[in-house]
Amino acid sequence: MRAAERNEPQESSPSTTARITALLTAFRPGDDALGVSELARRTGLPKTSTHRLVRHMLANGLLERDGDAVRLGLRLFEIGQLATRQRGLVDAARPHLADLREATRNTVHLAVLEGTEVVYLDVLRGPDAPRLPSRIGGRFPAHATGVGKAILAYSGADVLDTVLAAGLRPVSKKTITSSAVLRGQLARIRDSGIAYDREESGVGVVCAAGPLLDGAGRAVAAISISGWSNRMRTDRIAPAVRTAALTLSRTVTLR
Amino acid sequence: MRAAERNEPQESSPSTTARITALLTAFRPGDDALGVSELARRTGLPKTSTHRLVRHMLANGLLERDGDAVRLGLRLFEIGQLATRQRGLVDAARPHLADLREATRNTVHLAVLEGTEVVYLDVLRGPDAPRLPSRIGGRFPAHATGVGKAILAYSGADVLDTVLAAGLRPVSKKTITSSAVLRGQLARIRDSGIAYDREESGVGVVCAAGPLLDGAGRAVAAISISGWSNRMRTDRIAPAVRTAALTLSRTVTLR
DNA sequence: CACATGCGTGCCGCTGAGCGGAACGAACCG
DNA sequence: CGGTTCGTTCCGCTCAGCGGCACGCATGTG
Repeated sequence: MRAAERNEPQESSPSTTARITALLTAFRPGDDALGVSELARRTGLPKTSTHRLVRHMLANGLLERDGDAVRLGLRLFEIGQLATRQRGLVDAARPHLADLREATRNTVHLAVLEGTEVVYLDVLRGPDAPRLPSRIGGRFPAHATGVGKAILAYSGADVLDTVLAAGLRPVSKKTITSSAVLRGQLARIRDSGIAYDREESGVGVVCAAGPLLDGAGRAVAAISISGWSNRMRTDRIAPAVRTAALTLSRTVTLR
Repeated sequence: MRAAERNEPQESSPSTTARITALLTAFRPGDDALGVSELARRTGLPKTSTHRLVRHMLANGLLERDGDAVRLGLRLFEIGQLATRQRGLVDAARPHLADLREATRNTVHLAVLEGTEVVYLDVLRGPDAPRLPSRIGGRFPAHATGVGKAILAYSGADVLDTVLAAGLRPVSKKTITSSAVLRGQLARIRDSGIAYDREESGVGVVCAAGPLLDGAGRAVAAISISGWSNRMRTDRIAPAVRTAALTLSRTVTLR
């Protein structure tokens, strides 16, 4: 067969690298340890190939044995820490986030955008805050979160197009599902420098977020404070969020 | 040209998995982004092969572009978080560690043993504590830390033999370098349930640590509090550490 | 300014590491 | 005790990985 055009949608890569990545990504938050057959099922790989790859990954510390099953290796945790450390973001933001939590007694977030979702780099939980589903290293649809909207407001049009093309999936009853409404909010965020989330990511939870901008004025990350809608006044804490975001923008860019 | 600086792992593994692992572990804490040639130099792989692998890893999100160079991908951070989450340790320990920091205003650690070193799973820095070199996801020789000695005291003889065979490398002027002294201390730790570090990991820094034990009485991790030697009385905080360690031991095992 | 050096990258023939269907022993279940 | 599913091994085929070679392009140096 003649391979006509080589448009690689990264979906069907028969390369060993893709297989290893598939195996690593097969682990989900709820899992403890997985067996070879289960991994083969999730990745779609033949069981024999899965078995061989698993053995290699065990030998290299990417996976660890747990009886007959395997789990993600500690080495991956070490590598993962270096991944964000290279951004310098987490270290720079930590003290500011700690101050924000201290002052508000609510939960603060640091997140970046990847594709159509935000990934939480840091989560500092506050004593008065609701038990949020956000998790360090976890994901959430960008359009349904304060940090996500803050980043989208200061990103290129192509980024927003990607998000809209993927569809505004609702995660709460008040999640924005209209692209027109979202565009309107993003414009207002650009005016005020603050993004609000009013029960769009979870019932009874509100949030104020601010973007961390680079020298060109594009968002590289965002921070936020989340709390109960009946206990936290978002307009009261907005100045603190905005101040911290501005300070961090300066710190991070001239690193 | 000397091959001394080379990474230590298995020398004769020409497998693709080993190469990918080598590339991932080529990144060190200080680095920002690395070029293909630098990666080839560190891993010992031919530059062409490095280039091809890097391209594959970029396509799969294991690496990310930064100009001409590459850095560890965000996906690795997500995977790394799942790696420790599967242990459940971090989540279970968090509140207890936070309490310990609150009570002592010093820095608390959660660490596990891997090989001859401890890996820090969590670090909560206290306002009164010295600026320690410990880092989440970072490593330190087990024999030179409180957490390390706490774990070694409740580990099998083979584990200790491995550590001794690797040599008791000094990291401070007071680091234990005699296997006899270390054995003696481990015996005393087993009696008291508490491990002390008296400036063995750093000048002016002391620490009290306690092991987290499984049902069989073997250490799976350890926690510690570190502070200035002239400001913190280790025997005063030892009971708190021991209590938290015992509570956590119970929580973690019957998860 | 010519030269040297090091970078990222593309080309291409060769080969052995990866591949996966088939099969096996050991649980586990109804 | 037949059926299912598990982890694991065997083995011949083949194509993905391999890496020497070379190019274009910045830098730096004599």
